[in-house]
Amino acid sequence: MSKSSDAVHAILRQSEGFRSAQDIFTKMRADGAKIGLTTVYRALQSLSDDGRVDMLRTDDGESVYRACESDVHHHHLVCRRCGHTVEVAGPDVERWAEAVGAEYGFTEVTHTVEVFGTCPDCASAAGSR
Amino acid sequence: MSKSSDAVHAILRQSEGFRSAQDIFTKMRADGAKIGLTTVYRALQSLSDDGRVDMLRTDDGESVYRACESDVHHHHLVCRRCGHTVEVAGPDVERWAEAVGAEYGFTEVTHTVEVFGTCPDCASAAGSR
DNA sequence: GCCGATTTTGACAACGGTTTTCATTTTGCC
DNA sequence: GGCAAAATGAAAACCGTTGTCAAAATCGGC
Ligand SMILES: [Zn+2]
Ligand SMILES: [Zn+2]
Ligand SMILES: [Zn+2]
Ligand SMILES: [Zn+2]
Repeated sequence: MSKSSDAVHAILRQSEGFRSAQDIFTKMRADGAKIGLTTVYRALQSLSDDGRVDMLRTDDGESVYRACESDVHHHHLVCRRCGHTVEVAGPDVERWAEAVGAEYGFTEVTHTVEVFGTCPDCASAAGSR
Repeated sequence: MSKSSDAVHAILRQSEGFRSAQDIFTKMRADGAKIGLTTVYRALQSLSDDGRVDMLRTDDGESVYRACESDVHHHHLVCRRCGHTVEVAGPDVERWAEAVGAEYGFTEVTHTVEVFGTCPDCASAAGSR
C-alpha cells in the first residue's frame, strides 16, 4: 500500500483545497498515471487512518481529502466557492467542547468543527461580475 | 406536504435523539401508518428547510434528523452509543467562528459544530458489563 | 537470476442511502 | 359532483463507496 499511496499523497500535496476521490482519480488518469479508482479509495483510507490527510464531508455527503501542513489537531476555514482552505487552530473551541462534554458527564468527547465562507478573491470576483 | 409532514414531525418529537429517514419510515409502518419512504424523505426535507428539524450527518454518511426544542441557533452533544442528545448553546464558538472568518477576510461565514461522546448511562452500562 | 509466497492492484459487481420518475390518489375550491 | 393542483408512493435511477477476485507486482530465500 505504498507506491500508489505516495502518488495520491503527492497529488493532494499539490492541491490547494479539499478534493474528492473521484476528482483525484480523474486528475491522476489525466496525468497519465495507471491507477484504478479502487486503489485511490484505498490509499485515501490508509492515509486518513495514519493521520497523513484530513477528511471531511461536504454538504452533499461526499468525502473530501486534504494533505494538511500541520500534523497536530486543527480545523479548517474553507471557501465555499473555490475550496481555498486555511488551517486554523482553535484552543478556545477545544476547551469549549471539553467543557460541554464534562458538564453533562460525557466521556471520550470528540468534536467536528468546520468554518465555511467566501474568500476575499471569490468575493471580489463575484462583486465585479 | 402537510399531513405526512406533521406525522413525521410527531415521530421526531417523541424521539430522544437523531433518527434516520429509514428509521422513521420503519417505525411509522410498524405503527400502522400508510406512508411511503419517498414521502418521509420529502417531509424531512421540507421540515429541515423550514428549520423545524435539525439535520446532521453521521460518520458513515447517513443523514439523521431531530425535532429540537430550541428554535434558535444551537449545537448538539450527542451520545455516540445511544444517540441521547443535549442541545447546547455556544456563544464562545459563535464568536470564534466569526472571528476566524473575519481574520482571513472571509464573508458569509457559517459553521458546523457537533460534539460527540459517551453519555453517563452508556458509560456505566459499559463499565458494569 | 529464479521461484514460490505474499501483497497490491484494478475492472467490475454489489451495496445503501437518497433522489427522480410518473402514474395514481387525495385535496382544495367552485 | 366536477375539476385542477398538490401530494403520494412504488419502482427505477443515481452516485459515491465498498466488496470481490483474478491478475500483476513485490518480496525473500536460494
Ligand atoms: Zn474562494
Ligand atoms: Zn478541535
Ligand atoms: Zn448513551
Ligand atoms: Zn453555532
